[in-house]
Amino acid sequence: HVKEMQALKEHLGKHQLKLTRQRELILNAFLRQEHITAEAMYHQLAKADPHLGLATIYRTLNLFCDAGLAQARHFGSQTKYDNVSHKGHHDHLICTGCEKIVEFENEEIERLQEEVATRNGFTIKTHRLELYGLCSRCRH
Amino acid sequence: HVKEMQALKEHLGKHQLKLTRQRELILNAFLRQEHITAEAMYHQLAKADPHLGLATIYRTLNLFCDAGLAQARHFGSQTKYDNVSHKGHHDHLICTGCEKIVEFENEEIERLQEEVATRNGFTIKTHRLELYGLCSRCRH
DNA sequence: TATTATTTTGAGATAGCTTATCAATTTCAA
DNA sequence: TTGAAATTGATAAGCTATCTCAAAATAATA
Repeated sequence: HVKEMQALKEHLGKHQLKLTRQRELILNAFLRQEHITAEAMYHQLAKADPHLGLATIYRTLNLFCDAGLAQARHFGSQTKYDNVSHKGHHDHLICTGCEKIVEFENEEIERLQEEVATRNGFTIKTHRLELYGLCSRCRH
Repeated sequence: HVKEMQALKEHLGKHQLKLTRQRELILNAFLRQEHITAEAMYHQLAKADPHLGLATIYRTLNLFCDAGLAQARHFGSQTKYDNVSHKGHHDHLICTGCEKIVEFENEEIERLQEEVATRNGFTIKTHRLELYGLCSRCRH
């Protein structure tokens, strides 16, 4: 997690922001997850620091997004923050039965997306691809 | 819009629901749009019927989703209802500069999605693919 | 057409998630 | 060490969407 801390410090430095105890704590917890909601992290960190506020969690996770360490995804009414620091971009297979989320990447799809964008005069910055369905267990 | 009204009536009949003045009004307005939020439709219809309630708009748009005439998409914190009655499934190119939305479809991408799902034991029901970037005008 | 059971509506209350406010605290450069 | 600037925590506020329920509308039946 040294690399991510470096990346965070670099972002903080560039924007006149400060490194706080809370930001360190939240970063360490965040890097142990694949996806997490602010609310879930709030409960998870309540043991480590009972006074840590929910607003701080939200602020910090949004900060991580700005710093390129996290990416926010809206699933229904909830926002999940994905850890994208240690791996490349990926998309999601989501089971509507048990809510399981499987990550995948497919270069061919990415390439075709670029093609579509170019054809329409767009320059893609990001994208989201989510496939909803039933996993093998929930189908039965 | 006769076909869509037929489809709606069929759905209503199957579920012991009733055809109301409001449902007709909202359907006609909806079919004139590509994408719209409940809030936007609320304001748009305020002239035609100042007493039409926001809750009714939401209820009716969700009804259209059940009937297969509409599809809800979450863009950030907002939900947009797409008119999918007269055309097949489509995905979106979204300009983060001017908020313009371009629809597209690409069978090759759809096919690759199926392939990914099968490989992971999933059966896809729906999906969403959104490409975010800048359109040609906003890039300058 | 009149009756009546059932569904729908409108208005506001409520719920769930996220951001804004602001005094007190913490950080960090000088 | 000092002090300007940023951050925090607690809670209020905002926003979108749904729920509640009495009154109204619909549609099946007589």
